[in-house]
Parts: sequence; structure tokens; C-alpha cells
Amino acid sequence: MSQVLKAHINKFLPLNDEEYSAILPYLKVQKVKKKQNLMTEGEICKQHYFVEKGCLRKFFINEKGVEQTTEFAIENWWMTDHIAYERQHATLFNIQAVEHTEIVILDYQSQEKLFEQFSFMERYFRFVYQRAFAATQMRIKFLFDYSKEEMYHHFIKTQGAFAQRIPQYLLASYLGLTPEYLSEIRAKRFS
Amino acid sequence: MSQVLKAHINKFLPLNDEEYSAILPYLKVQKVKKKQNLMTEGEICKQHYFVEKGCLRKFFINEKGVEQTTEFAIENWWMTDHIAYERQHATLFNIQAVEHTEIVILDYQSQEKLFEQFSFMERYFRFVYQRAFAATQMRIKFLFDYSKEEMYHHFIKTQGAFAQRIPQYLLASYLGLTPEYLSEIRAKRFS
DNA sequence: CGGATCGTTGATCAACTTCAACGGTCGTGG
DNA sequence: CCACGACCGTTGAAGTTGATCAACGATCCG
Repeated sequence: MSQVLKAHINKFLPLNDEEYSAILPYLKVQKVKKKQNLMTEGEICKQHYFVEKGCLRKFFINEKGVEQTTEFAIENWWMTDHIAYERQHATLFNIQAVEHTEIVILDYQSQEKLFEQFSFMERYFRFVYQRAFAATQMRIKFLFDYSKEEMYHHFIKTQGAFAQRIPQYLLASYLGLTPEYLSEIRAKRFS
Repeated sequence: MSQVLKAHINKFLPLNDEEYSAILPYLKVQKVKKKQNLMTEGEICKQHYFVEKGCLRKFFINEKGVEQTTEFAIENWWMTDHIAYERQHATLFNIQAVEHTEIVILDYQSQEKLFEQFSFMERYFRFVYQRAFAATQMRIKFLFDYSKEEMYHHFIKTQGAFAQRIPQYLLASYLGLTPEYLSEIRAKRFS
């Protein structure tokens, strides 16, 4: 088992080898190929994914039949449909690998057991959710504050390295604009 | 001290009177008048607010100088600028009472102490953040999925009672459209 | 009663989408 | 190893959604 998750937990709280070994039985590692689906709309959402390497995206199919990406998860991010996961319901989202990705899978029952048995896991996920929530708070602010063009420039400025890793149509999908318009915005740089 | 917060904690975990009494010294209740500010842009964000009665809103001033509401908090919701709170930084947001409101205040130092001393509080806030995060995930989905007109109808359909409580220009601000356009959408109902 | 605030209406305007077409590149099968 | 098709990014024209601006009426509150 890779040390990436252990290192991540360690960023929030002290964790010795013994403690880490104790939680390992609840986790499963998996490799996912590019474009492979981990979760599909309509399924019961049973799992929570931690990205050790690579990139996942979460998207839904909008009313026009177009894939709309709501979130990316790169190294050290957890991802699932949190509503469907908590309630063990059918999900509205799809989760797919953007590139070859290595993940840790935690299923719902296991996560509940971890919370009951290890208070440090309760603490760890309190941090994880707190941070994730804070991040979406900023995402919502940007969605209101910026025009589509500003969204693009802000993304390039703050996530430039990541922008290189993904195809342009996925960036367009995440920013909420059409590939054509994104292309037009990019063209302006040279005029 | 009102029982609203106790009841809320009890929704997630068992809590006896003794335990509740133990955390009370860390909390402060306060009444807030309509339009009174609890937090102002530029200040260090030291506090976390729980609404027992009434309604708060969080907003920022956008590039055009217009107030943009990103979130409402009604009964049983916690609210703060989570990024600024976690890092004890200056906030980018304002928090203001929409109507006469009764809140519980938890300051950052107290919250940290509660986490250290009472594992049930760690658990409680793990739930609170998990739910809040799940809610913003849906909000982001709606922001992408719906046109402004659909945003309005969806809000009326799912939050109709709350919509009655707030003035129309605040609803417009929350939905991300102009009061003029909201007025136009409403007018369509009768044509 | 008088002023400020809120909701409405209509005209004009800007941001962004849609649609159609084209060229380049990449990967796959022959 | 080449050829073909699929996919991706780009361009431009036309169309839509929603913003802006100005003006007016209603209501609320002092």
C-alpha cells in the first residue's frame, strides 16, 4: 500500500505505523485507466475515492445532453457524490479517470466503522470535509464574481500546471463555457 | 441558553445534559437586528455562527460594486467564511442578518479546544461539514445545469416558504440575476 | 405627508451559445 | 508503415439570454 494516503493523514494529525496498519484492512487500492468510469449516474453510490496519482473528474449530463464537469480531483483529494454517498442513494453524477490514475477506495460501511473505531479518523475526515467545503465556497464565489473570460484567466493563473494536463474541452466543461468560446478567448492573447 | 443547538447536535449523536453543560462555557448567544453586520470584509474571521432563529446571509461586493449573496443560513445552519476562519485570515465576505436573528457564537480558539476535549464535538462537526459540503455540491450542479429562469423556478419549488421571508432583491442576488430580470421572469407567469 | 426604497416595464446592448465547416493530429487496423 | 476515420481545436455568422439604463408607481416608514 502506497504511502500517499498515510502522508496525507499525517498532514493533519500524528499517525504511527501501527495506527495506519489498523485502518489498512478497510481500504482497497486500484488502478484506473484513462476514461474508465468509477461511478455512473443512476447507481447506488457506495464508495469514496482518494487519488494517490493521476486525476479524476466528476460530471453530469445536462438538459442538453452535454457532459458538465463539476469537479476535478488530483493527488491528495477525496471524491464521491457526497449526497448520494451519505444517504446510500442513486447518484446523479459520473466519476471518470482523466488520465491513468491510482486510487484508494473506501466504501461506505468501512468508513462508518472507521469513524466508530478510530477517533483520529473522525478527526481526519473532519479536516477533509472542512477544507473541501471551504474550497467549494470559493468556487461558488468565483462562479458569481467572474465572467467566463475571467474564469479562464483566473484558472490559468492559479492552476496553470494542471491546465496543461487536461484537454481543452474538459477545461471548457469545468469552467462552464463552450469549447468554441474558450478557443476564442485564447485567440485574444495574440491580438 | 436555548435548546435549539442541543437538539441539532442530538440529531447526529446522543448527548446528555451533562455533556451539553460541559460545552456551554465555550458558547455565547447573541441577538442580531435586521441588517446588522456580524462580519465585514477585511476583518480577521474569528467566529462561527449557528442560527437558532431568523436568517443570515453571506455576501461579497463584486467587481461592479454590487452585493452578491452566496449563501443564506436559516435555523440549524452554521455559517462563517470557512477559509478565513480556518486560517485566521482577513475575510472576503460580509455576514449580515436578513431579519431579527438569534445566534450562537463559537470562536475559533473555543472550537479548537472543543475538538481537543470532546471527541463528540469532532464527530458533530464532521457531520456538519459533510452535510454543508454536500449541499454546496448540489448548488454548484444547479448553477451549471439551470438557466437563470430555471434557477428561479427551482428555488420557488424547493424553498417556496423561505422565498416568502426575504425581499425580492435578495433572492435575485442569491440566484445571480438582476432584480429587473427576476421581475420579468415573474411576470411571465401571468401571460 | 414626503422621501427613500422596492418592484416593474421597455429599449438597447453585451456576453456567450449555436451551428456549420475546416484542418490537424492521433491511434488503430490493414 | 501507411491510410483512414475519429476526435479535437479553431473560425466566423447568426441567434439567445440576460444585463444595463432610465423612468415610473407603489409602498413603507418616519
